[in-house]
Amino acid sequence: MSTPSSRADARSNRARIVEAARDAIAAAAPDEELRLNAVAQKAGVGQGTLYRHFPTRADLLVEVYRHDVDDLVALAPVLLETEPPLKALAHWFDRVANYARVKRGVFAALEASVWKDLSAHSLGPIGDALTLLLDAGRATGDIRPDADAHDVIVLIAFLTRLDESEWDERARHLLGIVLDGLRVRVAD
Amino acid sequence: MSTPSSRADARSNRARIVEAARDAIAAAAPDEELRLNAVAQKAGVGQGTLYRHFPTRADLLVEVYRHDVDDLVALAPVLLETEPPLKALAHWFDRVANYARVKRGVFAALEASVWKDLSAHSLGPIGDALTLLLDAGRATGDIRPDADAHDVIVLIAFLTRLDESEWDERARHLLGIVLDGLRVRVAD
DNA sequence: ACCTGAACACCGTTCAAGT
DNA sequence: ACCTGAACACCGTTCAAGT
Repeated sequence: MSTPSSRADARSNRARIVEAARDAIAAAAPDEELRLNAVAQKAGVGQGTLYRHFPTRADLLVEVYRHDVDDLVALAPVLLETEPPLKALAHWFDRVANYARVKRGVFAALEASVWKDLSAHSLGPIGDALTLLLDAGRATGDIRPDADAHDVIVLIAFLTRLDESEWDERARHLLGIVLDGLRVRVAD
Repeated sequence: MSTPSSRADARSNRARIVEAARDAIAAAAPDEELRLNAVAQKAGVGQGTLYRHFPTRADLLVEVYRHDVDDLVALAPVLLETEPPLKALAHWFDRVANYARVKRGVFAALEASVWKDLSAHSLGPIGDALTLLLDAGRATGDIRPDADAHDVIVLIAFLTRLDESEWDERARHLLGIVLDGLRVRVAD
């Protein structure tokens, strides 16, 4: 996916924009919107240059968190090698929660890219990772067959909204409830 | 809560603002933001007048949907009179979903007012209705004891985000998963 | 090819002047 | 007391002119 851009300055600009955006997100208040003009200024480029490289806000956010998302995606198969599917899913949820806590923007970007992908009838790499986990759980009969990756993404999107102050007491607890909802119910 | 405003024109202005906002929301695209200046213009009042009556955007939205929210709140005890708690909760979810589908703004306002209330360590009337339903379910041993109204509000907030096109296939299905997560698990 | 930054459009919010 | 609407502030977005 490396865009071998024809000019060195273009590549350097692109890198500086991403860096400036990362800094701006880290410095900003929890749910403060990323101000694109400020990013351009910090990066030392014109606004038009930012738009040339990242036509939409989501494009920029996705790039900023590309590595984090990649890590998350790569984790799914690794977990499945050493744990039963249900436990793997639980651990994956934990990891998602961690990312989302440290930098709220990760999940915002994840949501943005997923929504974009939804129109294209694909769930993106995160959807693939989830499908892997859900399929494994279905195979062992632990996870209900009528829940897909799309469902789970929508259900755990609340992580974006949780307030910093209530994170510790609520994030894992709520993910636990969702996990229980995804499990196959034994007859009652 | 009736503010017996000292001037007739003030009351009439307030009413016209609410009416204009309702119309604007009904006419606007699904997730289009409500433009306050446009509301003021439609209502035939100055922008300052709108701000005098509704200092924040949430204040206005809450007022627009006051009756809908009241209905939702009043429904909870009625359901509990004729149905077992778990079924009552399921039906209440259905009703919430209906409101949210027809006018997406209902739920946005509900969320806004709840977030406001959260700071004040209260969950508002919606939280009270939910507490009623959850308590009843706990008493019969159907609903897990470690889930409160706050949890449920956060969990079903996804209704705000669902796209019109996927509503029918997804809203009830996802609410069902949440409901299962809220049930007490029989030993497995 | 790519970049710059002035300029435009759009909204939210305030406040001095009116009634 | 309450209202008006011009004015300000702020951002996103475009595009003619530069290199």
